[in-house]
Amino acid sequence: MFFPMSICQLVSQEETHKPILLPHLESVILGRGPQTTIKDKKCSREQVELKADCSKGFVKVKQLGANPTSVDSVVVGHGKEVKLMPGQLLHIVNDLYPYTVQFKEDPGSCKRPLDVSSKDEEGCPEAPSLKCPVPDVHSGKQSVAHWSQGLKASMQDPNMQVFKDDKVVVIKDKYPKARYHWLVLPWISIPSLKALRDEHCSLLKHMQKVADHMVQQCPHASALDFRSGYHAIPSMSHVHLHVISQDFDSPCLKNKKHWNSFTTDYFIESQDVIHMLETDGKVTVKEGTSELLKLPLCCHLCRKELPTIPALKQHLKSHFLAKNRTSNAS
DNA sequence: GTTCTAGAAC
DNA sequence: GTTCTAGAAC
Repeated sequence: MFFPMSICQLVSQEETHKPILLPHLESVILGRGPQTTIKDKKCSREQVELKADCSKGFVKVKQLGANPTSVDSVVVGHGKEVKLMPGQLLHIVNDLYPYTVQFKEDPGSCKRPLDVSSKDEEGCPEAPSLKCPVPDVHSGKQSVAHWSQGLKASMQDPNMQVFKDDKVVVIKDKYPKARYHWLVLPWISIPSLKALRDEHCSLLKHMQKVADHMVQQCPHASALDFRSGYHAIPSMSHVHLHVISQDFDSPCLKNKKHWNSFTTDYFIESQDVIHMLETDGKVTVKEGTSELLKLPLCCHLCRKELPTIPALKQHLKSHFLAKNRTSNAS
């Protein structure tokens, strides 16, 4: 194909101006100026460099200015570059001037590309409402969210919800890594652990209470061990508390990354996150945490090292049998 | 996050 | 030859 399948736009969440077209693989430099309507002196005239990749569905964001540009509350850093996915929030500078990116099917029927400098208010007649960062399942192909934003849609789906109150919702993990595996998500959007502040403490404590409640209502709770905690570096956006039974008996547990993400310090206990927040006012992930995923497979119960995933699964069966013997004997 | 599959490991 | 892992995905 000669043309990318979709076009990419940068959308002001404050609707201070019309969306800015980000042509496929072309660098667009933005900052203080008429295009963004930003007049803030803290914002460089060349604050960010954006390069959309329409085939891969993300935008590379490079912070050119000295003051912080952030994606989902995480600072990019001067001269550094991060990926911006649909559904994530870009702040041009100092947590101000929020933007999202949108990939849409190339309208084709439009004779000319969307030209934001054009005075013609009619523009493309198809110009959709661009406020919602999560695509509406009913509107189909207007925009395509990146897979990492999938939890935002799942938590809103009544068919996925197994518990909800005014603060949180619980869904079953779509690919459970054990016999019981739930996710507790707050209704408010907290993109990642890095965005947590001490004001979130009570919410996290509530999430823990709901996690405990899920375990209590589980018919096999007394026969199983459970842990609740967060992945240090999750793949999916939107803070989520894993509540998972410690049998790890599931066909969806397939590789070393799966195993180590729940059985090494990559898995941070809910209490530890709350404690960190209370003492430091933020959550810090130790350097080298991502390397924990590459550690050899090691049984979480007896520390025996196993060479492969099938060998590990076979080994886990011996612990089930031992546990059944003790529970039958008592 | 998953799926797919080339090629490493056995 | 088969099993299994690990990296790309347009």
